Amino acid sequence: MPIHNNDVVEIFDEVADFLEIKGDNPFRVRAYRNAARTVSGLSRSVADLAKEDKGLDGIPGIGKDLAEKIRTIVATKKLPFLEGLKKEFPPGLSALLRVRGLGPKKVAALHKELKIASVEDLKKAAADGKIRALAGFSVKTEQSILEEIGRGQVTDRGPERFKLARAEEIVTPLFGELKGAAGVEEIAIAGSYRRRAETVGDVDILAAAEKSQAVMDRFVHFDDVDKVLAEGETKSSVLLRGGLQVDLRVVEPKSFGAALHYFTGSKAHNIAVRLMGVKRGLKVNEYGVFRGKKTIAGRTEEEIYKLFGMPWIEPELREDRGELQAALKGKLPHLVTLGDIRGDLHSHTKTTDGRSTAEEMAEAAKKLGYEYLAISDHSKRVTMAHGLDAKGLAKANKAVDKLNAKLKGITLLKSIECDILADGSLDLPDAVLAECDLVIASVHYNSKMSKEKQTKRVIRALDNRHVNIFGHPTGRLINERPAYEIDLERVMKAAVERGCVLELNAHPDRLDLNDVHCQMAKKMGLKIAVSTDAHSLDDLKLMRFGIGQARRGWIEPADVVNTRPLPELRKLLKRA
DNA sequence: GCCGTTTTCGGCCCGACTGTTTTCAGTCG
Repeated sequence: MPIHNNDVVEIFDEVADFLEIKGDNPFRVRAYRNAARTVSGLSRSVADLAKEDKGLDGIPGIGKDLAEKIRTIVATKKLPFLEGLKKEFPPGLSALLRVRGLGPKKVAALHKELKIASVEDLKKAAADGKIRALAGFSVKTEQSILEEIGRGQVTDRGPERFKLARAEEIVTPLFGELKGAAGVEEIAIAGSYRRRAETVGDVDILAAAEKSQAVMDRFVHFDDVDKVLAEGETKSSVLLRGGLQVDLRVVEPKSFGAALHYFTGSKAHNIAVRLMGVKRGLKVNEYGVFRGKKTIAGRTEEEIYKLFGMPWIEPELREDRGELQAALKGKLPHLVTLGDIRGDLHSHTKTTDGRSTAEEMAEAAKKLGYEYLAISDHSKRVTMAHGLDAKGLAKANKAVDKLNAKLKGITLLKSIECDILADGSLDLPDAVLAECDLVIASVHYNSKMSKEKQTKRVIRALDNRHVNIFGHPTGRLINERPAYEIDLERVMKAAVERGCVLELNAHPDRLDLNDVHCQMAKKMGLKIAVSTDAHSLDDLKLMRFGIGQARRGWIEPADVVNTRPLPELRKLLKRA
């Protein structure tokens, strides 16, 4: 198995954990964390970069030492430095950092004084009442530790992150409640939620009010609150039932822009902006931008960016992946919006595993303002969904023709989500595929092949002249199933050469292509289709999640095929 | 450990809340 970028990320994060517990130089710790974050945001594989002569040069935050460590990891799959740390400390110790309230200092004390080496040990020691005796601990700490472990969110990888769509569902009622609180002049959800990240660890709400009392009260007494984690005048944190943590921050209206900028992040983006400030003798914090004691910006985000010679930067871009450099040069992308979308190119009906008829789907799509909708049911290999054989597809296509004669204001496209078989051939004969306006080819089975085999399989499918779109290109299900092994860079290149398109599946459980892949596609000149893969009328509204991900990947309207009017789309899909 | 049109050494973003401190360290974001 080749080394993935995520392997390097995990190793660097683990090194950082141990160095923190060890009490090493905090800036050294940060260097490892920064490098981990940088690697996770790279569009190219570090394994490939490490093999190139100067492949790792010039990546910000990765200097001589860490570049060498990456090369070691790529070559040996291990890092001796980390192995050494694991000899000093029990390997399970870093998991203790995931317990809320325990940081490196406390973990070090638990290990030194009580020989605690794992979450199990910690639980036992707390239950036995041994922790209260330690300096800096108390009965209260002991109880809170038991409570945190009891919550069941403490694992080696930390608490599970919430999918964006789920967080949206949970937080919407709370947000509505706070909006109505006395004195609230402005209110917004910030953080990774505003940046439209695929998952969020917690939700940050920011309110502007001269007096914070009323809104704070509503917040900590909200029905759905399970536990108040912290309560202060300007900041409170609660845990909602279901385990989502929400923080509320209240600032004066004159600081709203600065606070919104600060709490939107990302952390890396903020640090970069603050550094720009430091270089100009300015202090940037959540209350404003200051020269000495004088406030020179803060009411709006625009003011702050303007101060540094930049236009306002869309939240989805704020990951310190080149957006500040682009903004300084006036070269920010004009990101695609939901309003640019003219149709949905992937939907299912009752004919296979969808819940509505083609006609119902068409009406729902029309209500969304779409000009077209592809009816793309499964092919026969997907037996669970009663996939269509050649006859079935011919029949479905005929039905679409009939519907089109009747429908006004929207056109249905004859389509199929055709299964890519293990050898890369397609599940249906060319003759019937030729009858379709649009063919999506997707992998549903045999996902455990080697990377080489899987890549060849998919490229062979793209060789078929009838294929237009490669559907949900990595097959991952967020928090449930990892992507299958595939060299997306090669697949993308093959798609460009063959005049195919890759799908960005907008379903919030999928979102593949992800943001990093989108950026990669854009660099290669590959166009994408943002499609919902709707199995119901409501699913058609999931488009916004795909758009969020596309925007995070710097995608502009011209990069997306379904921003085109139908005649242009047809031309674009035609293969040579 | 990274980084540098002031620097190859000496900086490295900044503030709120908690608990146990009696003036602040630890944790968190």
